[in-house]
Amino acid sequence: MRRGRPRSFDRDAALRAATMEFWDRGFEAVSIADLTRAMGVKAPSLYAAFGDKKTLFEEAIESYVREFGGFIDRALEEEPTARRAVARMLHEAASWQTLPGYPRGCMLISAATNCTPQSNEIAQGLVERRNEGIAAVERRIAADVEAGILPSDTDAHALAVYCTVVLHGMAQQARDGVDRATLEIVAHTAMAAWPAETDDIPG
Amino acid sequence: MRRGRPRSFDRDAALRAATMEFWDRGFEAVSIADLTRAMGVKAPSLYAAFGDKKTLFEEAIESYVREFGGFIDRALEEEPTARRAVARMLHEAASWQTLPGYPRGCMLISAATNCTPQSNEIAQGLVERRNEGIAAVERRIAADVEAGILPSDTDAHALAVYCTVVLHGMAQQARDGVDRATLEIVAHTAMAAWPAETDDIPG
DNA sequence: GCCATTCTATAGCGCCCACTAGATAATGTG
DNA sequence: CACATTATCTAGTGGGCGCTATAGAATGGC
Repeated sequence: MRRGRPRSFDRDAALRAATMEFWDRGFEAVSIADLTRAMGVKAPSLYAAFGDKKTLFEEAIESYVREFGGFIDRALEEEPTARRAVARMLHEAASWQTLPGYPRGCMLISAATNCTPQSNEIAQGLVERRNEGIAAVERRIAADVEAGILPSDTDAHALAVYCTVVLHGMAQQARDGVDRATLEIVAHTAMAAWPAETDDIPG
Repeated sequence: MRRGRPRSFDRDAALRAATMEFWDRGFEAVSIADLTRAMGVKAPSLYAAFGDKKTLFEEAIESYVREFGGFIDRALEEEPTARRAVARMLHEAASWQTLPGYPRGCMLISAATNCTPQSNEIAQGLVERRNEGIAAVERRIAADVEAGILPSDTDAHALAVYCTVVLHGMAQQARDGVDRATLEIVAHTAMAAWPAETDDIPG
């Protein structure tokens, strides 16, 4: 058995509380005092359990991605075509970005936007995660082009960037107060820009 | 003539320098020390000329909107239809958001994202400016619906939000490093989602 | 020349930040 | 029981923040 005095708080619950704070206001705007209050844990216990503020934030990001960000990968994996995957992704984003009782928008986008030099690596990490998201969509699109489902002259990169633009723009609008129903219409509207699939062309 | 010792720096140039700082990193992440360095002005002169940090930021926003944000209103005023206005707006955004030698993206979107309570009013002011942008696009769309240029079942609000989603998403992608050419394609792609204009329907 | 006025420079204010030293409490092990 | 180990608490640390008191420098008015 583990020796010494046992931890008196639920580490997972505390991490979830920290994630909500960071999601809501971002890395720099949330102070250690805010975190100890929200997590119900005094500073020394926080540092003992999670390291420093950056490490805690990174763990919060992991937790966020597991719980709220998995829908993108699931859509890309489970749907039969890139088009259906993106359509599902955008519609599910409308829900996730306006969940009642949770912060609006996407933590990967808004949690490290205004950065002092000391948190540049945090911001850089999120940029890489976002760009990896684009790359995943781009690979899915390229696969459909290869398979003849999408026209051979499709610009996979630009189309993937377009999808990401809509996704990130929706997150911004969710933060600004747009409701879920409107975002659903936006998601539907956005799909009208998707190129005609080869099967759609008669003859 | 104005009495007393004359100011030894160019107030407009100093304001432009401050605007660049705020545009690049946002309200909270730019310290007074950063500003005095960038503006070439010591703190007491800065406070004498611009009031406090919030007031300076607000003036920087005004300056930014005058110099870099006017293209939206111009497009909405000068183009004959909402469609052409939005198309022009998105294409010009691709340029403005990737200007060489200037920060990427849009200051109105990214300059007050991560906020401590003391800058909530700053963030709220930007939210209102952004929502006013949506409203302006929506009015232009509604006018075209009224005029029979757009289908009568057009959801003017949702379409305006879609346009804003694309605009803001482009700004985010510009910050993440997407180049102007790709954003131009994105802008063009996005317009494919625009509803068919009534004139386009034969018969 | 001399004063009132206005700007500039040095130096530092109080406050909050992320973080921690040191004492104490609660456990497993013998 | 005593002891090693680990967590917790109080009470800070040094440092950067926005901002400013005070003294000195540069102007116009007389």
